[in-house]
Formats: sequence, C-alpha cells, structure tokens
Amino acid sequence: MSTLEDGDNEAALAPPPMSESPEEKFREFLAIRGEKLTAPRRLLVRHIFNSHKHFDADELVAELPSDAQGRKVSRATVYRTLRLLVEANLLRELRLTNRTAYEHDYGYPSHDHLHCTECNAVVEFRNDALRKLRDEVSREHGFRASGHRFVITGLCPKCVRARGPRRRLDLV
Amino acid sequence: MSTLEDGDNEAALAPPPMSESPEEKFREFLAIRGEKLTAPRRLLVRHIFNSHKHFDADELVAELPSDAQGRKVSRATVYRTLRLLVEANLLRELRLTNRTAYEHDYGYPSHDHLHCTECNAVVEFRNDALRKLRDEVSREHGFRASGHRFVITGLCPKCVRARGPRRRLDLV
DNA sequence: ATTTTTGCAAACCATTTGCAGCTGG
DNA sequence: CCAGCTGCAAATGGTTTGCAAAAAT
Repeated sequence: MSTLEDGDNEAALAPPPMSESPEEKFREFLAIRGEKLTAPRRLLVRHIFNSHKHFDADELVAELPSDAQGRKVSRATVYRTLRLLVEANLLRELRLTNRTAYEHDYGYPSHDHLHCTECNAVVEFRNDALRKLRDEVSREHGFRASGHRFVITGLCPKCVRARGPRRRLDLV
Repeated sequence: MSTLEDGDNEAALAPPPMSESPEEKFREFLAIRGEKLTAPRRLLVRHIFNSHKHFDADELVAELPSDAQGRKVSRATVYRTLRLLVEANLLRELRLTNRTAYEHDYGYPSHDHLHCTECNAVVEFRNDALRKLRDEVSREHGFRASGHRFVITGLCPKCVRARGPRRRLDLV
C-alpha cells in the first residue's frame, strides 16, 4: 500500500491518510486477512514505533518489558510478528550482517545507509538524485521498481581517525 | 588491493598487473600470509572463475566435480575457501536472501543489481553517476567509502507482463 | 464455537569449528 | 620436517515450526 519506499506512482485510489498510527495501520492489514491484533502484537508495534532505531530480533526480545505476571512475549511470537510487520510494509529488512536488522518503513522518510564495517555503525542519509537514478535504470531495463537498497560500506569518521593513519598494505 | 570496488584512490605502490589470473592473484594473497594454494583451493578458484554466474555455497558444492577417486571437496573447505576469496578481494558477498551469494570482484567491471522479487532473477547494470554520488555522500558524512551495494528491487519485464495487469490492492 | 495465536521446545539450515591425519613448500 | 590443510562430524546461532493450551470474535 504505497509506502514511502514504493516507486509506483500511479494513484489508483485515494491515497491513505498518512495520519493513522502504525498500530492502526497494522490492525487494518490484519483485518483484511482476517487476522487479529492481539495483546502481544499490540505491545510489539507500539514498542517498535516508539523509537526510530534500527534493531534486530534479539535486541527487541531483550528490550521488551515483562507483563504484570513477569512474562515476556516469546521469541517465536517476536519473529512471527516481525514477519507480519514486514508484510504490512510497516518495517523493512536490512540484512547488513548475519542477523536481519529492521527499520521503520512507515511514517519515516525514505533514505539509504552508510555502514561502518569496523564498528558496525549505521548512518542514514537522504539523497534525491538516487531515486531518480533508480527509476532511470529501471526503465532502461524494463523493470518496475518497487524499492531499492543502497548501502555505502566503509569507515565512519571515528574509525577513520582510529585506524586511518595506518597504511593500506598491512595484509598480515 | 585496489579492486574495482575499492574507493581508495591513492597509489601507494605500483598498480597490480591486471593481467594475472585469479588463481595467480589468489596464490599471491596466500603467499603473503604464509598460506598455501592447495589442490582443493586451486580447483575452487578455477571452477569459480570459469563462469560469471552468481552462486551460493550450496550451488557450488553441487556443481563441483569429483576427483579420480570419486571424492569431492568437502563443504567445510568450500566455506573456508570462499571466505578466503572474499578476503582476497576476488569475490564479493551479495546477501540478497537468507543464503549468502557470491560474485566476481576481480577482472569484472564494477556494477550493481536489479533484483526481481518475483522470480528472483538478478540483472547487472553499470552506472557511473552512482559512484560519484557515493563519494559525494561519503564525503559529506566524513566516511571513507570502500565499496557500496545498490540493489533495485521490483519486477523484471517477464514478471511485469505475467502479473502486471493486476491492480495493486490485492492484499488478500 | 470456531478460528487464530501463543509459548515451549524441538527442528531447521546455513555456516563454523575441533580434531586427527594428510600435504604442500 | 612442519606449519598449514582437509574431511569428518559435531557444534553454533539465527530463525522456523509442530503442537496443545489460551485468547479473540
């Protein structure tokens, strides 16, 4: 449903009201499929959209609060819900390392990433030329682009300072 | 060692002769680290650089020929060698799905990818503006870029024709 | 009441690793 | 000869799944 990442620019029907909350959007998505917005799921959407950090399943599990009875949402449910949120276009997968990272794909402007291979830091940036470039290339190849991922890998300023002085032949 | 993907443009020492074979380049890389170009490793480099396909560890294992005694290179060695080839900048990792894909990063011009989310096809393209854009962005953020990955996701021409006619609200 | 969801634990699957014996230089 | 390899099999680690109990409509 026309996310910020979506390249399709036809306006088949009324644009969705960008004012609905992630939770509301998730509820709609589930309703359409005859599925339910349960307590664990509500807890997860709320928690996830309370901050704009990147995160992975493990971090999420660790951060989650326990309920009154000291029970946490199970790891299995976390994974299942993450899958749903991705299908609902509320989250986007990142795959920079062996574990899958997630970031908001709803209510958050389209952007790309700089990834420090040294300290694993991830910095976001916006660049409009990129989108144009993407559509150009897609057109040339007869593709219908629905999204893209542009990751620049290298050393962040901190790591450049930390080890930049070294020469670049130290293969051993 | 100054690969096509490398953004560092200082010329610390004589540029490597681009005429040496992947096998030769691998041998040098290993020699520097006091390691050996063994029979299994030689078989792997040769096999891998005989074609320009993308591949993953599993496909590689499946394709590998058995020796005279009907033994194949073990899966463990395949993984270990792939890691080495990546370190040697002969191969590059791709990470489009859950399994790691590999492609040549030596003797093959720098390029990016269109990824069809329907049939999983991967098409390569070259675009020089992208590299410039990458360096610009890196500079703005104080990064020292060493590479990038730009993947445009969407439907390839074939899949557009196959299912393009459908409207775009079919969430169910 | 019926269908979906949850939590647990076991299963999965790609990848990694310990180790004893083999091998290249 | 000796450091570095290989293969095997067992271990890992992230993610998925079967199933019976629990919850939602």
